[in-house]
Amino acid sequence: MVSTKGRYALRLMIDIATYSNGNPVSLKDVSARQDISVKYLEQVVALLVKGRLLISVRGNNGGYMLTKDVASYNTYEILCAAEGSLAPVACLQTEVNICKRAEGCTTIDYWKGYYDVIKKYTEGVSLLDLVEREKNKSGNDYSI
Amino acid sequence: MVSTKGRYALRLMIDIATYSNGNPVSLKDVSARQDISVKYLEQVVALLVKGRLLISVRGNNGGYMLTKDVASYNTYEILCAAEGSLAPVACLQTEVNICKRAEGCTTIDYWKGYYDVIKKYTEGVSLLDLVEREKNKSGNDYSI
DNA sequence: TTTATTTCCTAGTATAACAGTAGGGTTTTA
DNA sequence: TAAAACCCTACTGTTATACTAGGAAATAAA
Repeated sequence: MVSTKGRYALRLMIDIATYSNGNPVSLKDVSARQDISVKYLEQVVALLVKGRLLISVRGNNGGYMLTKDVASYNTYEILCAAEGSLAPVACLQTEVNICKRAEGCTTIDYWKGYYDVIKKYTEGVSLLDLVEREKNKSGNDYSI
Repeated sequence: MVSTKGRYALRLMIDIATYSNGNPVSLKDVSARQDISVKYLEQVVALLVKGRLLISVRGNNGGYMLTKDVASYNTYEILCAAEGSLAPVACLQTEVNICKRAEGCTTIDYWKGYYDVIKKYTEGVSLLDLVEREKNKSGNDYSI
């Protein structure tokens, strides 16, 4: 299961992409819209800054901004930054497989395939795709 | 991440399918081959029996047997029986979405797509596929 | 009929991850 | 200089994970 870190990271990125118009978006505002505590958002956003997906602007009227075009983010990199990895088994988390049973393991190829479809799907969805869905929702007023 | 329950369930099913020739396969034997304690295998196998993927034969020379043809098992049902669900988010674990944010949730479709690719992949791999891979491994001697 | 083997059932336990809360510090702008 | 916002570390309650343990019940072979 994807934890709250990953799920909130996605919502955070969508929110910032939606409400930033060249200006930093504060966690206070995100918190109010997304109904997630500022304190917890701070922890999630730190992972995204560390992964260079966001940059922070400190001080009054500060907040967070995207580091590149909305369309060039994919959900794989966002989830990976927040979750650490999307690998279904521990053996595939690191580049080199350190499992004792690795040689002769019959299921490793199965898990690689499992990982591949997840990776392909998540890489195939951009942040722009999600923002578009957000904007297409009825009842939203982004002119505020 | 898929837990040991799911991973061991797969190896257990492969082992039984490989070494049963119409006879029940005991957990003692599986344990020796797979290097998993009998006690823990008991817990994993109970989930598979409950899910009607295996039947048990009690008493001396007892063990476990497949309930249908090897080719008609897919890895989705095996993992589901062991893990409970393969849903990436809690909202999708139950038929009816009980999440407060469900209506107006922008990411739910994204997670449904995520779930779909996992489901499609796992349903597409049969137990027979995995058994074949096992048998194609060099160094194995199944005549013992 | 006894004994060994095997499944069945319940309980317990140590560790780690999850999902936050809390407090105070630093930076920047108005 | 005060307020707003990010930054950093620590703490905590709850849950899940990954087992271990003990014994009861069933069955087949000796």
